[in-house]
Amino acid sequence: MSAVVGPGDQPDEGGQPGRRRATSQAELEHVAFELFEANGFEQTTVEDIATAAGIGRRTFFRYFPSKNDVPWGTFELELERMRARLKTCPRDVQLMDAIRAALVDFNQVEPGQIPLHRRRMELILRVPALLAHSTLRFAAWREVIAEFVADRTGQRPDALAPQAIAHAVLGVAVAAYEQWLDDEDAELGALLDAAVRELGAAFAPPVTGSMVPLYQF
Amino acid sequence: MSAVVGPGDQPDEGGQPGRRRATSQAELEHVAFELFEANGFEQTTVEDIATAAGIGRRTFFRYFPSKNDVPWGTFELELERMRARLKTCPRDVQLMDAIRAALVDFNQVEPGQIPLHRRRMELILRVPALLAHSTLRFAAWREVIAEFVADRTGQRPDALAPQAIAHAVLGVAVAAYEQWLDDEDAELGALLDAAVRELGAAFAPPVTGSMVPLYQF
DNA sequence: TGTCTTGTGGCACCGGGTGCCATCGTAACG
DNA sequence: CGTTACGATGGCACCCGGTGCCACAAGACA
Repeated sequence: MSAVVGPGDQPDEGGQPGRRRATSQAELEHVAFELFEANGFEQTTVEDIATAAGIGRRTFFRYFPSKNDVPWGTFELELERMRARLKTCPRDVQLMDAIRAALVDFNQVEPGQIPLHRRRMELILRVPALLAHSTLRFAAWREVIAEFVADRTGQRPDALAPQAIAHAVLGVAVAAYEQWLDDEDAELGALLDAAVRELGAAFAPPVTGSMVPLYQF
Repeated sequence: MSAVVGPGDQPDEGGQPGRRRATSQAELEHVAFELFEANGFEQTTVEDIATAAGIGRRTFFRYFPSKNDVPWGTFELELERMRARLKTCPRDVQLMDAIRAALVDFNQVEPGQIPLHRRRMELILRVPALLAHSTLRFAAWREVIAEFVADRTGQRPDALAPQAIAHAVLGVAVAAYEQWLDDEDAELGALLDAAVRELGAAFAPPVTGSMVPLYQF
């Protein structure tokens, strides 16, 4: 998961030779979001977006590799942020505690950005084509977790444990996000925290007889 | 996950009125697999498959909703099998132990079927378009887990804990499958078992200092 | 034979995505 | 200022997956 924000494109052009770019990813994304909101993702064609942005259809594909990539903003940068955040985890804290803390922390979104983040994640997790596509984008995200686990446990990132844990953490995060989208008033951090703990609880000793939810919202 | 097999289509036609079907899902799947093997999934067009099977392109889409669905065989039936298997879990065994046992057990494949299962899963997990598509098919699989957890814990299947656990279990299973595909000699059941245990271990107390893999292959 | 029912497949069309290429806009250089 | 070099643009043709439409084939049955 990620608290994607996604503003400007390239900082500033410092006197390059060629013609100036006619628009930017961020600009296009904004135009596209309006159309998605108004007509739905599937109903909006790339042609619609291009026309609304005043560019050619062909040019759209120079800003985004595919229509499915539009909602992903500056995801690549977010990966780096998450990697950096994980590096700050003290080495003596429990593996899953470290991941949980980083996950919660990393997904802090500035209050003003929350509505945008909601719309973004609603698209990604609720439009079937985008949900499917997300698998490909999330692979890079899982790799960040796997590398962290690998580093902690002295294994290769592609070994079973790092991969299994990475897959699981992503799954749990997606589950938390889905709950968040279902509930207008929910707090994302709390849900992520609870989701990881719930998973841990599922491994805990049989205790009484039925598991009790640790947190509710 | 699933030990998909996928033979016949409809048992036998018992004197229906209309024209007989020209082929079957299983037949088409077989033809398609040959072409995928020879030319790759992306390079094989629906037209290729249809022609090789001696039917029209249009007819292909009456047997499969999309090209991406070809490798999935009788997945729907497998879901029912998994659901049934989970029902047999005694209620006093630890939640995650029950799931792990069911997972391992369910993914037993008859030795003769292993090569086919490998090819099937290689397609699903290694071809990007199919991997993306798998997300949509796996949603139903997750639901089976979520229902089981919900039943055990007295929550709704769409609550946080069942969803989080379902997502995590799917993730872990996928990780195990990926390892299995990477290693020609690996044993699937052992990997699934180990993967779940590794995840549990990640929640276990800090013990010494670095986590040690419980199982190796 | 005719009727009803079900599967077939051609055809036209849509939309995402790509390769090609002429053209445009701009910086830098003479 | 003209020229050159370079990068962006966008039109065009094309491929492919997928769909709606519809005429037609092939069976069961009366």
